[in-house]
Amino acid sequence: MSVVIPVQVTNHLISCLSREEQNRFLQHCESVELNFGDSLCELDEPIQHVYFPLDSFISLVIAVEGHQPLEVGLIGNEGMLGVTLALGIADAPLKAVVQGPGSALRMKVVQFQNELHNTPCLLSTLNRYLYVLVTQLSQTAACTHFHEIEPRLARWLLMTHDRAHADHFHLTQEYLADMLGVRRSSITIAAGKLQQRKLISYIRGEISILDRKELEAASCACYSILNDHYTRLFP
Amino acid sequence: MSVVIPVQVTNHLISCLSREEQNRFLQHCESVELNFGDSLCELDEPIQHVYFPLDSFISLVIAVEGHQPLEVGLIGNEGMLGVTLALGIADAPLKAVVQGPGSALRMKVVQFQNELHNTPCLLSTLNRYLYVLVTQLSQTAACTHFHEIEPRLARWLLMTHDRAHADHFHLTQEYLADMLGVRRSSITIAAGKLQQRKLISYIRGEISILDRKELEAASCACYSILNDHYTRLFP
DNA sequence: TTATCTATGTGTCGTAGCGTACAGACTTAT
DNA sequence: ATAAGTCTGTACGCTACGACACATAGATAA
Repeated sequence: MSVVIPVQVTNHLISCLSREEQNRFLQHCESVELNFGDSLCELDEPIQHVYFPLDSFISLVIAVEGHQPLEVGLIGNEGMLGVTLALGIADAPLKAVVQGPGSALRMKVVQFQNELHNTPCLLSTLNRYLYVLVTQLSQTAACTHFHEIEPRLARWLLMTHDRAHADHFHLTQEYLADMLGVRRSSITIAAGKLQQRKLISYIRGEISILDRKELEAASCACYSILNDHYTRLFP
Repeated sequence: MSVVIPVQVTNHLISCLSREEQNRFLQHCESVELNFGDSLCELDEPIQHVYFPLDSFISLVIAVEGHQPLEVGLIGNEGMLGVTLALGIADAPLKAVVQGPGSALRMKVVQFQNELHNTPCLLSTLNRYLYVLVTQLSQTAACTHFHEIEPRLARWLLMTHDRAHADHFHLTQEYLADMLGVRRSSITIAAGKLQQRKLISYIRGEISILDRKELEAASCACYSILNDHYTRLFP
């Protein structure tokens, strides 16, 4: 069913480095395929690898006793997993789970720590990304609290769309419910409305974005706010 | 009514520096009194000063169109305002408002940027604090979403208690409602219950903590989770 | 004193979203 | 083909919390 179009996707953070730095940096990366649901790091446990998604993407998830998990951040080829190593701290601040399967570059932590010293431009890039992370977390907190499920779902689909580099991806309602921290049947309703309005199609977890423009209109302003924050720091 | 006990409070981040570094650093600080409601920086606007609260404390606040402000972080003498300068970015990621009046040390941004280069230990301290900020924002996001008003209020009072260095402080219900992102009359109800249980007393904005231990029991686990994160990085 | 303002208590009503439960549709394994 | 598992649609009652409204009690000022 799903047609895989081989896209040449690059990671934006790595693209911020100079040609030479990129070449040296990439030599120490290995290319990996990430599978849906893979856990890449656990809260408060040492990070093993840093990941630079290409067409894959990763959820930052927080667990609260007695509740479903809740997504607080999303990492695609605009970012990386493990940026907190730039702060000199080895433990992961959040659990990270692969949400969109695909390819990524990864590097061992020790190697990455070396590169931090050897690649002048790297630290400033990571610092900017850390700043983006802070704004992302804050905005997500507010959005999760104030906004209703339907606009939040729309925003979430848009963010996924951007990072999947495809109009079509697989996500069950159960999974979406966890990401938004809501009940599964609330997703049925919200997704049903978006489908009625022909913004998406949704068949047993196979989601297609049909009308991106209208989906943006249906989403809360947080989508563009988050994007603006990013593009301001990574023009 | 309120008895001011002059406490010798120090700022923990500054205490992390060596004796010599502290002395040099403090020379470039000025002591200021912060007044309730003062806005110390605005979203996306250049930071003018960094602040190290002593017995004052500062709210990090996010504004969402069509809603009240929402507090996503709290800064007392365990932290500082303006730590994102350590990332090399001059603009504030969030609005900051004085929530507890009192004294603080502050430093001009240019001076602070100098100190970042001249004080080896400073950067690593700030990096750890940045890490704490990330965990704090994540946890707050989840707490705000999942937990009910009463435990959230209890948590919030505890955090304020810690930073106020006094059993008594002034906060109106209107203000509390903004911080928790709820309606004012919900605060009336939640605070009323805490008062019935003799955990606090609450008279026209004059709040006293009566039974701290029970208040901790009434609060959600987020309080101790946040504290644990901090003490792990700042033992 | 009287008036005004600020802060709090309360009450009513509407609704979004929760917990739960169950049935139907489709997929995969045996 | 049958069974078991997965994913989705739907429905019911319940609760927390929203919006709004109003009364009262202290505080402050004229």
